[in-house]
Amino acid sequence: MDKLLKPYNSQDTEDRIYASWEQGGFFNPDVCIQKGYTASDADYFSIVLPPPNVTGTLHMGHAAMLAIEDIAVRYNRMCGKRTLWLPGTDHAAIATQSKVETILYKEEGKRRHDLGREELLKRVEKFAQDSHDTIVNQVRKMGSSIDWSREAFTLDEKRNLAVRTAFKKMFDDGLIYRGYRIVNWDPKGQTTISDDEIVYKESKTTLYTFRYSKDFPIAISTTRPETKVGDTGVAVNPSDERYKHLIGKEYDITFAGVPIHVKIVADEAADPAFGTGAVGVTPAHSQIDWQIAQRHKLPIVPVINEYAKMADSTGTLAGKKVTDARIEIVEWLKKEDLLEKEEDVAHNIATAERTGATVEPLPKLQWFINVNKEFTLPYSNITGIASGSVTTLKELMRAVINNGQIKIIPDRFEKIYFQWVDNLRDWCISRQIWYGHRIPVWYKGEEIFCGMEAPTGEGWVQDEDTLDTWFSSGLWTFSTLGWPDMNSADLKNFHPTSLMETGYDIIFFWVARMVLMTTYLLGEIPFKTVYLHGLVRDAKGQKMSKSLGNLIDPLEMIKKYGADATRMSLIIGTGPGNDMKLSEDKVRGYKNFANKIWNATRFVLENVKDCDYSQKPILTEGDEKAIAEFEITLKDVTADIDNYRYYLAGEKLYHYFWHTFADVYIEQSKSRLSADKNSTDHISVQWTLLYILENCIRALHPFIPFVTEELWAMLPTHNKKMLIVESWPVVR
RNA sequence: GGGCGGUUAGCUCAGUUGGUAGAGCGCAACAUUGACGUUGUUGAUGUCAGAGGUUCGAAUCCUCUACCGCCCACCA
Repeated sequence: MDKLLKPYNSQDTEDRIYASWEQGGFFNPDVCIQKGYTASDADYFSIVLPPPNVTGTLHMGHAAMLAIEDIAVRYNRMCGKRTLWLPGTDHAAIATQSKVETILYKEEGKRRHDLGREELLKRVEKFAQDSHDTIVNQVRKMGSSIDWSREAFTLDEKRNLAVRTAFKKMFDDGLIYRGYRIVNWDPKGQTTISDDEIVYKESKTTLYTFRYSKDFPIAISTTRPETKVGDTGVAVNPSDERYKHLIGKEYDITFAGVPIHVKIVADEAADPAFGTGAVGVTPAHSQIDWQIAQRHKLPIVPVINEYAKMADSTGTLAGKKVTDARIEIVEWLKKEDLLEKEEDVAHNIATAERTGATVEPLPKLQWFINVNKEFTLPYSNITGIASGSVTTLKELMRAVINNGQIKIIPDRFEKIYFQWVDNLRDWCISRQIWYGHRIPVWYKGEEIFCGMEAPTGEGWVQDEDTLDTWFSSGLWTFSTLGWPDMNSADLKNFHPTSLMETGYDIIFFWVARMVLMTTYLLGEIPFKTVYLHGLVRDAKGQKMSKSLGNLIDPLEMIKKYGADATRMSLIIGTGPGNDMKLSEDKVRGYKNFANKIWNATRFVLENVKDCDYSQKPILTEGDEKAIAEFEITLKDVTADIDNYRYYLAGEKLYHYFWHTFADVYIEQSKSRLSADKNSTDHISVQWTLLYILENCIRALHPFIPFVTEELWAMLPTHNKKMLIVESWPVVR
């Protein structure tokens, strides 16, 4: 009790409280049942933590995620549910490997091939382990009531079993296939990437209009003249009168010293209104051109290689950087008087999300997931898709949102989700990096084998590639619960998960992929509700970044102001789907709030020493009214939490406690407390003070768990059960 | 090009089914040996982006416009 005399000190409190929660086993739903805190037949509430990448440390966005999820978890635990929050981390394949490669090059001047697969993997694993340890510590510091006994990693053995099982099933169903086609190639990362891993950057460039040769009848336009040495066709619209007579004609040309053969074809893809209405077709360097080439059986001539240099087939240009080749070709065009027009245009350049390199479209043999292929779904718990019916992955992804089984908050993101699904092409899942789940496919000559283990017999070689990291994270909500063991107790008890709380920036990367994998593999939804939070920005609304120097480190805030204050500052003032602004002042403000609760409690405890709380006395009319007013707030707050309006719930509690309970009720209680001790008024005010305080502390607990837990132990109103497993206050 | 969101007090934002505007911070004045100065009390400030419409009544619903931000596609 002596410590109440000083201001609240979060540093002396938080670690100690967290340790006693952990020792009590309260984070583990099984222990809660064993110890009688939760009824074994109670309803369940489960969240699987979006696994942070093991690429370093947590930032404020993670802190916000942890705060929101912990509120949901603590609230539901207090409501008596069997509550599971399952932690884990993500190996984040490309992100982690490229980070380690950068360090390797900086510190030792070495590249991945200097070390070899095994040695590089050792380095990456060491780095990942260190990051993991840092992250786990940070998650604890935030006060997350998360079940560490169930911790998972997207690249551990159990998840690897899940990945191989999923891959094999999709392979056997013909949904995973190997195909030679144009993929997004990252020349810096030396790997393919998916469409979603591309970031478009706007820049100015020149659009050149020219002819291949003096004799060629049509002028074409391009922003990439160097790729034109790989042209094998010119496409015109079949309805275009200007060029009708030329369709089918073929030309042999020496273009910038490189012999090319070009056929004029009719294709709807050519827009008569754009440029000259004719498209130079470079099958090896453009998705659309590739498709045109397929339709007209045009040959494919490589132009650019894996190192973003001109390919061997480009004659005198071979081995040159694309930018140099471009200059050379433009000069040649000018010299030959073939260039008809140069104009500045705004253009989007495709860059790789992780490495920043300019992405080159290249034809490659890769593994894909077919999102449009029909298959039979043996079991389905999806409304509108019967067990045993024929469907597609795209259809499944649409169905569960359409039929309302999954609710996205805020709902405007449902539209964005559908837009993505509609535009979705086959998902390229193979990556030419070493850190990740190895593709479970083996080759022997022409033979291909896909299985859980290597095939028996001599001469089988496993595919060198690994899987896109989102393949394994797509399985996260059920691979962490024991799948593919269908008898797993966790899977039965906690799936589908209740809530998926994550950033809106990964709705496509992750949320959609989880839906794809879960509906396909389990015939189930992965989660009932998706709550999307926004980005944490600085006080001016700028993105936080190292280069801007406006990063706010969660650990530093926790150290200075406490985890409680940090959590409150990340909750209040921001609804779902909106970016949140954060400043140190805001965090400081909520530190004051923790202290306010602390001091209000001190005042109450000092003045109710002789109160018999177990016996509710007859209350004055005013006190009954005060309690009723509190209960209105409580009801409101409960409804807000039930409807995922955590920001409103937190603000209402804050406001009620400070400006109603402390400023009004406690203030007016002062004169009453100094009156006759045995008067009914005195007894009434004492009891009411304790009653409202106790229930405020309960209600505040999910938001500011540490200070409330600390104060709870000092209240004379209860037996010695910890607040974390106490019940949420109910309106009488 | 397609779509989404925003525009409310100096700043950050609430405003959950339409009933003539709220909170925090900031600002100003006052109070204070009193649970807390990490405090309290009082106060000022808004043609709710603009225009039109529906309605007895609109910040709230509809249409259009402007500006800001974001997402998707990517046209050679």
